[in-house]
Amino acid sequence: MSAITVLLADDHLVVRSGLKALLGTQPDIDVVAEAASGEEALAKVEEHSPAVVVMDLAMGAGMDGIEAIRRIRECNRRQAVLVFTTYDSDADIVRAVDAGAMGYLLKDAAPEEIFAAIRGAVQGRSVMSAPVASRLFQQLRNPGEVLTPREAELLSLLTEGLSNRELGQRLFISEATVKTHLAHIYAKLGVETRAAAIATAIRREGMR
Amino acid sequence: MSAITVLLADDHLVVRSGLKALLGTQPDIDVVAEAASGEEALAKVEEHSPAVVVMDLAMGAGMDGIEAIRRIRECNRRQAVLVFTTYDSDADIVRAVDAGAMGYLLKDAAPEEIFAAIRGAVQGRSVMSAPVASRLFQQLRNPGEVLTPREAELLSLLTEGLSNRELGQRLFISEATVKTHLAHIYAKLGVETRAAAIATAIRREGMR
DNA sequence: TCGTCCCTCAGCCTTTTGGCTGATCCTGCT
DNA sequence: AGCAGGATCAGCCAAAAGGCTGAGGGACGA
Repeated sequence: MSAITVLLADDHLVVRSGLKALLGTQPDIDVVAEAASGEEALAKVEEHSPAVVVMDLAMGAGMDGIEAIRRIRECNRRQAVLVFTTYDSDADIVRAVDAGAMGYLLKDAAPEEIFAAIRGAVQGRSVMSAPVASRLFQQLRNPGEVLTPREAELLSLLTEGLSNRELGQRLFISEATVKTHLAHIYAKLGVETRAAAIATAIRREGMR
Repeated sequence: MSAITVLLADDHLVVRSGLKALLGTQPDIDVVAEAASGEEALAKVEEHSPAVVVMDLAMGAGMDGIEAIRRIRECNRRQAVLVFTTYDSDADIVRAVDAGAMGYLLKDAAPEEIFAAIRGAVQGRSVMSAPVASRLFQQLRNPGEVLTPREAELLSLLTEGLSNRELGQRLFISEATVKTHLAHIYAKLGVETRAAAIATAIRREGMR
């Protein structure tokens, strides 16, 4: 049987180099190309048509990983895309899966986990790191914890550092209403203070 | 002349592996040990006494990179510590330099830059990535608005959503002292509330 | 040695925030 | 029509945060 061809897409040379070294130990896995940006990844996919694309989500300037996944999936269904990134942010996971990612690995994953994910991907199996899987299940179990549009609006302004009074003025509602919304937001985010809510929001939604 | 001995400290196996592969191409640089945590780094420094320690700041659980740098510098002045991390946050830079780091590299640095930093470090020269250097210079131009190391530490924890009490417990200081630091931080950042401080910090520093 | 800066802490007071309960209005769905 | 859920508001209370003043100890350089 022939080796599994792999494209590495990560803007950090060190990470690509490390992955290549790790994957090089496996006779059935072949790194055939590398890319340092989303654009480059698309071009390399065209050129080499690898079986698996291992992709970082955060790729410096230009197209981000999610968009790259979407484009790859759009024009060619043969590639299985594995996300390989540092953070297990809820929003990223959902967006990546939605864009068509076959698996989601964290950068501190064990080598065996990475190998298994690549082999699984070509067979159509979906593999993800334990923390990622648990977050996904948690989201599926609690569909009720989605912010309403108004709450999301509030949260967005909250991340700008506004006080309750300012929030009320900005949204033309009373401070009491602001507090009600905030209480709901805190409950849904699983936090108790506005500081934690801001931290959570910015980190997990990429709000900025 | 004998090769420069290097210890790699990073919680991501992939990154260690990549660095090792890169540094392996240089005959005058020898990776003699690796560590996946701050604690392990300290032990390996004792054991191998490397000339240079290349250290990530974010190391999952346990001791963080800054603390590890401080400990290494405390008990042994022979090691030059190079920070090798993903983000160029002002607070981290200040804290790392304060803790005794010889250089500050970003993970997307070119290989030559990394080699040069390691070679410079053993000669007592300080090397840092261009974005890092520019941030430092900017800070030097505005001396009044630079956070002290302690303030930067507090701000960093603040962005995790901790309360004053939690901040005090985490830093082993009283709540009163926390409030004093916060007041100074607010003044320097030009904000009036902790919410705004968090928002400013995360947006301006790329903290996460 | 003196001044300066950083880190530490205290007390007092006001404002803000958060928890709780309960209520009205509207919209969309059954 | 009835029901659910979202958005709006009030009042009350406790906890947290913020503004202010003052103060001691340690490090470091002039």
